[in-house]
Order: sequence, then structure tokens, then C-alpha cells
Amino acid sequence: MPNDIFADLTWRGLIYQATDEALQSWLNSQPRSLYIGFDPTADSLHVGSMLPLMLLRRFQKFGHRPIALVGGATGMIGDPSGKSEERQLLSVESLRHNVAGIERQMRVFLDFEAAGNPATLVNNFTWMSGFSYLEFLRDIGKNFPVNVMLAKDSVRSRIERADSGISYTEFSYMLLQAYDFVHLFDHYGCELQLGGSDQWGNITAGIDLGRRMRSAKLYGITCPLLMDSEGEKIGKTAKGTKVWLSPERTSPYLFYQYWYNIPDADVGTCLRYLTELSREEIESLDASRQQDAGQRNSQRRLAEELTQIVHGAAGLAAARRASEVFFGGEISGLNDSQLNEIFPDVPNHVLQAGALQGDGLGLLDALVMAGLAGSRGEARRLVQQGGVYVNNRRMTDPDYRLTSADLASQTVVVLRTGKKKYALLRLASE
RNA sequence: GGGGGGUUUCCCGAGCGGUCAAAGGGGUCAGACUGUAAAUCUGAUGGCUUAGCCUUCGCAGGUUCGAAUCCUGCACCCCCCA
Repeated sequence: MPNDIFADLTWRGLIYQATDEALQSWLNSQPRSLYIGFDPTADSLHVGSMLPLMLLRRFQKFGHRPIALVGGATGMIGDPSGKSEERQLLSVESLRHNVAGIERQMRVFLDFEAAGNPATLVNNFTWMSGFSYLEFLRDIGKNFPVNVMLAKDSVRSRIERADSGISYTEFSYMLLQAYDFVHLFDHYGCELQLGGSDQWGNITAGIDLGRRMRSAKLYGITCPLLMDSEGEKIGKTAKGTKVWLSPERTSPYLFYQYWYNIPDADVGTCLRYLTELSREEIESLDASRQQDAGQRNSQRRLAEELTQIVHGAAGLAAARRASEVFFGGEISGLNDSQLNEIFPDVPNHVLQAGALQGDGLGLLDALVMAGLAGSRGEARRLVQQGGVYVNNRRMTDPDYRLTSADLASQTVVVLRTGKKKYALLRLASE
């Protein structure tokens, strides 16, 4: 039923540059194979990779054949695009580890069993590693005029700067990526490459190479980079840590919260770029946001959609339950297993079995043990300033002693400082 | 090689021999407001058994009743002249 992928991408604002006027009709005339490359710089993808992943997913839903290329070979070299400095090379071993982790996550976004147009996953190490240096120079390098290479933004910006420069290795990067495209054309009939706007130079290099070596007509599209209204890349928390797709690195709760807290100015872009919501729904969210931004329907919808895709229904449910408790009232009437599920990634400290008996445990000491305060003095200040909560109930007495009456469940006391910094005290069983 | 300046609590930076745990700014933390926002405002920001005590001002000594402030030596940094 859906057929015009190009029109869909256009209204979402996902077309930044395209190599050919006729791309729209070319795409609509029959299913095509297309690819996007991913850098294996870590063993998990992060939020920054969601945009290209969703692009592949969109193409697949519109009946095309997506190919996800993991750069096991190119990752060894380092793409100079968008980088101001020479990159640190990754070891072969860590690359292999990273590629494996990334492959696993791709399966969440793409359907590799789809009848007719299954997604394909390739690793350019499988064909690149076989090349000899001489072969590569004769067959591939011969087709690259250095003056053209020097004119590419990614290279020029590095050469023109007196303080950076570029190594021969990184300079050669575009040859590898260009050859990937030709290889995929040969083996998978792939005629279209997509990428972020910083990939334009690499994509056109591949198109040129395809023409020279195979007389093929190849296509390229770039999409905008996912930036916030301040011009910063989206996908980092206030603390500057990346938001990852793997639940081990970023829990579903934190992932959900990240999107829930996207500023009004950016949420519309995120909905268009990252979700599969229909145009009607997104525009009605725009309207509701204009009317009453405080409702945050857009943010909620965004967080739900993305958490659902990345962490599944169970992950979304857990994130929502946790959010309700974290930002709700007093915590009571829960049992241990419920609390464990709600606070999976909250640090916890185990108390000795009898710690809450008799006189109990001083609140200040408890805060220090739990890691919520660096010293008793700091803990005291927090309490005096009204920033300490036990089971979400504010405590104002620095001399308060926790006893078994303060347990939120069988064995757990929930401590909190500030708005949302939690820690658990867990009573050891005998 | 010669001359001069510097090293302060997370960062920058002020600091008369006593009244300096050390101005001010930034950052951070907490509170109020709010939409789990932005902006704004308020408070806190070495440790402790917290109206008191203890340990900090490059390092090691010394002078003094008393030193971040004076003297000596050491380490590192910067500038000027060769």
C-alpha cells in the first residue's frame, strides 16, 4: 500500500541532498537495494545511529531491500569526515567484539526474514581483508584522481588547518568506502547509498568509482544530522554521556526519560526523523503542543514510540512503571520484586541483617553508605536544605534514625536526594 | 647563561602577620517557581562527635605568642635579555 518513500522522506525533512532529480520515480518504479554504513566504534549503537537505522527500516517497509553495512574494515582506518583530528585506531580484537554487538541490535530494527525483501547485514571486512596492497592500488586507486580527492571537504578542511593535518591512512578512507559501494553493486545489485550529510563526499566518491569501473549508474541521498536547536548533536545527556541502545549501557527507563525530556523546540524534529508516526498524528501533536506545551503529549509519544522499538513492549512497560513511581508520591505497599523491577539500575547498598533493629541506622550515615553524599557533613546539609527523601517522603531531621518501620517493602528502603537521584538500602537476609 | 613573575580550597581568581576555612566569578548540589522543561530567584559548596573542634593555601624547614601572608632551600610553570 505505501509506495512513495521519497515523498515520505521529503515531508519528514529527511532529504538533505540527492544526487539525481529522477530518484523519486526511480525508487517508485520497482524495489531497489540500498545501503547505509555504520561505524563499529563501540559494542553498542547509540541514539545517533537511530536515524539511519530508521531510514533503512522505512525503506524496507516501502518494499525496498535494505543493506546494513558494518564497517569492520573501514573502522580500522577511521573516517575523517566531520572529524577535526586524526582518530585513534581500534584494535582488531575490539573491532570484532563491537561488530558482534552492533549486529545484534540491528535485528531489532530490520526484518532479516521478510518475504521478498529481507534486510541484509554485511561486514566490509569480509571482502576488504582479502585485498593485497598492490591489487588495491592497481584496481581501485587508479580510478581516484588526487586533485579530486583533495577537493573533498573532509580532506580539505583537515589540510587547510595548520594545526591538524591528515595521515595517508585517513586520506585513503574514501577509497575504501567507495569500493564498498561497488562491491555491494556487484554482489547485491545495490544502487543507492544513504548517509548523514557529512557523508556526501564519500557517497559521491563511490558513485564515481561505480561509473569508472562498471559504467554503472549509482545514486546517493544524504539526510540531515540529528541536531538540537542549539546546534548540538542529539543523543547526549546533560552530563554529556551518550544514550545507548543496549539496555546494559542505558536502561530502558533512562532511555525513556531521555526522550521524555526533549525540549519543545526539538521534539517535532525528533518525531519526524525517528518515529513511524503518520503525518496526521505528528501534525496533531504539533498543534497540541502549541496549545498547551505543558501537557507534553509530543514528548510522551516520542518516548513511547522509541522505547517500544528499541526495548520492546516489556521494556516500555518497565520504563513507564518506573517513571510513575519515581515521580509519584510516597512509596509504600510494594513488595521486593516490584521494587527491584522498578529500580533495576539504581545503585544499592546491602545492610547487615540487624541494622534497622533497636536504635536503627542514622540517616546521615545511611546517605553516605548509599553513595548519595560524600561525607556526613554533606549529608547533613542536604537534609537541612530539604533535599533528602526516604521512600519519597521528605526528611528534615538530621538526627533521624532509620528503623524497620521505614522499609518500603520486605527488605528495601528507598533513599533519594534532589529531584531524581535514587539509591536503595537492602537488608541482608540472616 | 643573566633578570623578573608565578604556584591559593573542583576551575578561574582576590588575599594588610592575627578578626582567613580564606573575597568574587564559574561549575556543582539543594530549595522555590514550573511542564520531571527553559528562564529566574534563594541557599549551600574541606572534615568531624557541627553554636565547638580538627586539617588545608606547590614541597621541606625556619622566624614569630601567632603565617596563605616574612626568611631559607627544593620542585614545577611563565615572561624579558643573551
